[in-house]
Amino acid sequence: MNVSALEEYGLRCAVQLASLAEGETLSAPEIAEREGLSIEYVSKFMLLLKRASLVRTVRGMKGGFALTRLPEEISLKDVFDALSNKRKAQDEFCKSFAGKSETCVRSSACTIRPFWEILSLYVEEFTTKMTLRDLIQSEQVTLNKTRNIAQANVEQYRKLKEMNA
Amino acid sequence: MNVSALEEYGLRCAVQLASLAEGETLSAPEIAEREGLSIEYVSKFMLLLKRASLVRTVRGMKGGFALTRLPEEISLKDVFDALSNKRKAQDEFCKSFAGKSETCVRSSACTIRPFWEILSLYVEEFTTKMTLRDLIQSEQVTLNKTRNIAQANVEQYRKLKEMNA
DNA sequence: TTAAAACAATACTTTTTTGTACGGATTTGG
DNA sequence: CCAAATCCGTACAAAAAAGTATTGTTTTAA
Repeated sequence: MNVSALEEYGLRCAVQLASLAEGETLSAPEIAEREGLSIEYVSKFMLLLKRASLVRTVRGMKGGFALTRLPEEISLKDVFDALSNKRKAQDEFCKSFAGKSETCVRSSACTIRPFWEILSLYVEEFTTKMTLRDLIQSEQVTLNKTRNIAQANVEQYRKLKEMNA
Repeated sequence: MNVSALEEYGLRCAVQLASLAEGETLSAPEIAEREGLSIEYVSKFMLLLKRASLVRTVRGMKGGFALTRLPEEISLKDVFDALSNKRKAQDEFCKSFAGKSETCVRSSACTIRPFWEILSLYVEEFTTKMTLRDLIQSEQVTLNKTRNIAQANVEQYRKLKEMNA
């Protein structure tokens, strides 16, 4: 379970834009400099973000990039969706199957689908709630907040487990 | 954010073993048949699971595989850890960096690290609590349980968000 | 003893992902 | 107008992941 390079670096670039003032833009060379990535690579991410309408561009000599919405209006899920090559729909899950069988052998009693569904929900809920604004707070603030959420969830989980046991 | 093929198919194979009776084994050809994968591919997963001591093997003509522990004693995290090629330690996060810079330019103020940490915690908590036993319950039972957990977490999250707001 | 069935392990091929290169289009400013 | 700086887009190269092939070892059973 991991995050692709596209998702990681694309998010970083989006975060760079999040702290811009109204009307300001940031060019690809500047972003590349700040994140220590190549200009070409940064351009690639920005193109994807633009195509998803998360970013607007200004062409020409003094051009650059800016978010189309306020940082608090762009969720991390928005960013990830823009960057991930192909989004597998929930329903499509058992169709993208690398095995021999023409029809997914697990369609009748797929043992791991419920697990997938909940884990996806878990991640999705989290990435939907977190916004670019959250990520430009001071690291300590963000960390505290996120830790609290985690802790609460863990405790909630334990209670539920006991109830079910 | 997705699960690797190794993790997915490896988990499926592990789940197949989870419903075996004491002393029984399941051969690679049998598992391959049930999951619709090639025998060679299944063998690859089983080797990894064996090396992580999650699975024991019986060689020879009537050979096969079995779990070394009870299904409720093997978490999904155990399985994933066994299968993922290289586990990035939490501390190592900012070292595995594909950019130009010799030193990770974000080490001083890494905007996305807190997010990574919490998301990892989220996922880890979940995979640690879920066991192979959970996955061999009826789909409906598992689904209900996991949905409850998700719902509880979501609500908890919202409350916290309001408190912080 | 020998053949068959199965695990063990590594090497190899194919596909996907990652990252770079380059030529074209657009704007600024001299 | 022309040069420089920038976005735009695709094509290409390198690396990693996915999946297959092959050869060897172990055990069963005729």
